[in-house]
Amino acid sequence: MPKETYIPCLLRLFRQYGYDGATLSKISEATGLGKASLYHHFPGGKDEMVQVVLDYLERWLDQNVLQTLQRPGEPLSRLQQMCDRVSEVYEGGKQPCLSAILLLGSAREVFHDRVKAVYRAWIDAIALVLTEAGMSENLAQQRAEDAVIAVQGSLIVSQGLDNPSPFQRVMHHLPAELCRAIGEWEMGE
Amino acid sequence: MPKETYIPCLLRLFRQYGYDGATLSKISEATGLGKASLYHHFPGGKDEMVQVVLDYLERWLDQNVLQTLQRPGEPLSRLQQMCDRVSEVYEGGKQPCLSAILLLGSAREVFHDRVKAVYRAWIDAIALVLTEAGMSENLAQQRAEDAVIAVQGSLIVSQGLDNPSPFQRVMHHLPAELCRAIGEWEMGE
DNA sequence: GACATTATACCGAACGAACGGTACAGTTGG
DNA sequence: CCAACTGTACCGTTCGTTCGGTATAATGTC
Repeated sequence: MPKETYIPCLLRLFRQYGYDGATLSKISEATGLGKASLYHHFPGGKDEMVQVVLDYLERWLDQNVLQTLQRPGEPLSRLQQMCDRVSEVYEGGKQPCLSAILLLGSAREVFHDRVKAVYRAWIDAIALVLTEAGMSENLAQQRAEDAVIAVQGSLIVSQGLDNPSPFQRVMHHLPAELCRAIGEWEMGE
Repeated sequence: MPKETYIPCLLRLFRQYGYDGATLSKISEATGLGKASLYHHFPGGKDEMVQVVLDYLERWLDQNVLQTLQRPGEPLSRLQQMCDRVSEVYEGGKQPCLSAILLLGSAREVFHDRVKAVYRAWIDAIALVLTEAGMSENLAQQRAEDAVIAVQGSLIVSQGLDNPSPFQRVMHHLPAELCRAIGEWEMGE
């Protein structure tokens, strides 16, 4: 079996237990592979397993979010589609974000650059949609940042309250909120 | 020396390395205490160290946020004060949130109830200010949730982008955003 | 077709290191 | 003297990792 087979399983483990908590014993048990076999597929060890999962998630982001945002159509509808995809990947707010987990764990430094690139790409893609819709460069960048902030924050709060409704509510209102009339606190600062 | 002495040091370690990453060796080195001394002050081991830090943070939240919010004065100004205090504790966005770290690490279950209580108390305190200002119960609850979401999310994004400005920007606009005219998407959903 | 070779997938057992935690004999300060 | 505290040495466990080796299937060679 190719190593891609085990990506969903690995993603689940890292999301549930974090980088340190997802021990090779747990990974071995969950995949059904002996530890030695894991090192056959992932010679780089645990770090490589995370990297492969990040490869997968980057591909997912590109195909399901970035490309969706760049397709023709109403800005509001494109943002709506993005939210739908995002809701799927986080299972309606029940699953935490792997990027955040890696940022707040002990492996911060190892994966920080990749996580940073993911956030940047996501924010820039949203901002592009908003500028195309006529929004000023600065405001678009801020609102795009706010969108990712809202996604990440609502995931945290949903985890904290043990209730996915904050995430779902945020995702429901996000597209309209992003497109709301320009100029409200445009001059702010 | 009383064990409270070591709380700032412990907080720093847990924020930097997470629960698993903050090993007893690191804690011993950072505090200057041998393992035996650590277990004299914290017989419950690492878990108790976290609990004591959480005690401290709960006390801090109560004295610096909840009480501030309940004091008399303009709602906007009270929210402004809250943001000032919150900015301090997160060092302007350079420090992550311990609650989020505990939520996303392997010790999730152990501390989940306490973290949940903290988020609940914080949200409810903000909501109370907003209802006092004449906002409807439902909208106040949602906006209060949004406030905590914005704080947590902007901390994550600031960590991710390795740049505290998203957090600072969010904190700067938060009070006004919370108080903005009632009824905009009141009927939504 | 028969045989040797190679590549792929997998595993049991063990490795050294580090983990969280403990036992105990000091040592210090009131 | 007594209690609070600490240094040293140690415990058992688990960590991530590696070694040596075994099946199975594919590939090349005559």
